[in-house]
Amino acid sequence: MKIKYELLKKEANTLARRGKLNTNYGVYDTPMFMPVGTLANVKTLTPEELYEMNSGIILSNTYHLWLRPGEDIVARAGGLHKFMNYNRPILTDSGGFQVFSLAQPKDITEEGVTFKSHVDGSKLFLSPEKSIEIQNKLDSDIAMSFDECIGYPSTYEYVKQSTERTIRWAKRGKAVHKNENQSLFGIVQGGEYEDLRKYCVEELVKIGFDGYSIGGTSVGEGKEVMYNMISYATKYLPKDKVRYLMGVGDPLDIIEGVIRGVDIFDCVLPTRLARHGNAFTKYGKINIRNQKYKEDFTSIELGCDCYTCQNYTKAYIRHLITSNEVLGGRLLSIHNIRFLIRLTEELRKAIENDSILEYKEEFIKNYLSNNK
RNA sequence: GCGGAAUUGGUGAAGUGGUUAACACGCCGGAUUGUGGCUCCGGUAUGCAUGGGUUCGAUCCCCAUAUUUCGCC
Repeated sequence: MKIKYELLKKEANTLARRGKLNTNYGVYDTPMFMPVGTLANVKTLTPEELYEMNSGIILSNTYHLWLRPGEDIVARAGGLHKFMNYNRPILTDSGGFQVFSLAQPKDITEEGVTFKSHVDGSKLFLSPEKSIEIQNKLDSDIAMSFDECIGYPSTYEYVKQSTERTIRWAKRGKAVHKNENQSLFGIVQGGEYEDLRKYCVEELVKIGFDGYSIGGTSVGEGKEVMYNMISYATKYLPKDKVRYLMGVGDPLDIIEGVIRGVDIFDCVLPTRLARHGNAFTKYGKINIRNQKYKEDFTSIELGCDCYTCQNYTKAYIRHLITSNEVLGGRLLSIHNIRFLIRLTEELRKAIENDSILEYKEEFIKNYLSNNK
């Protein structure tokens, strides 16, 4: 089935919305945070561990699975869910972000994008059609349109041309997308320019997608510019479709996104930070390698309900991280993902109580207080 | 006992008679937002075994002492 968004409630004082997503694998509440599992795994974690954190949709990546192990292998395994044993919804990114992170500007043409493989350096070519074809074979629940994630800063003229091309690519992708069991999302580009964001939304809506995402944020633009980019998109997006802010996962940014009407988020931050020894806490981000935790036999975050905080101390996790033991990154990943999922749970409650601005104020007061 | 060699930060080590004593690891911090990368970026020896001497100037030359090490008896 196609994904179906149901709007349950609008918050009284902001654009925040409380909703439900009907998917092939059950019904999930929004706002929601989606952990990232680029290579058909959320780094270091098993599906069961993710379920325990109350994880819903997770992300995987077209470009990476295309290179390894190859979409045909995944298809022969019975699709991505069977291949990786994840029995909840999976969204696949189109490879559009890799246009940003791996390709050179000159590699982008109307037809598609030439990549230099990060695995062996060989020349690769990805197009909207190819991306959709791969995602079809992967059999994810949600496929993303192939876009160009535009860097910042970019000139108005470049953003305009690129955004128009992204719209044409979205149309081409939609034309070859036949999988009735897979939803297809459009991606709003347009950089920092309201007229281009608006134009992009309108054109994508004309084509018609099962959901809409906001792309091209957190590419170095600064908080205020990013928040404007979000507003410029949600302002014009249809109310009856889910809105997905791509790649955003800083706790403060999630709150700001929700307040601007975003429903779902994904981000590598919780798992990457974890592997690098950082943990989110109510009182700000901490670096577990800091000397002050050497003999700190308390949990990462007092009152946290995650497996890590129930069972391990900062001193122990610090020891694991400084010794390069993989368990350290695992334990911190569990905590960080649970932290963001719990944040969305609390935001849902705040929307129901029409108290999201109060929630935000209280959260910021603690998060920026920086006393552990 | 005799002879040779060595002695530089927490560690392994480069190096020079004259501005700031390489580099690596460790340690101490920081970064990280649709994940190529257990990655990246900073900081970290006011001193070159100790005591004398030569010199305008010594970590670098000379002497002594200590320690380590290798030969030989």
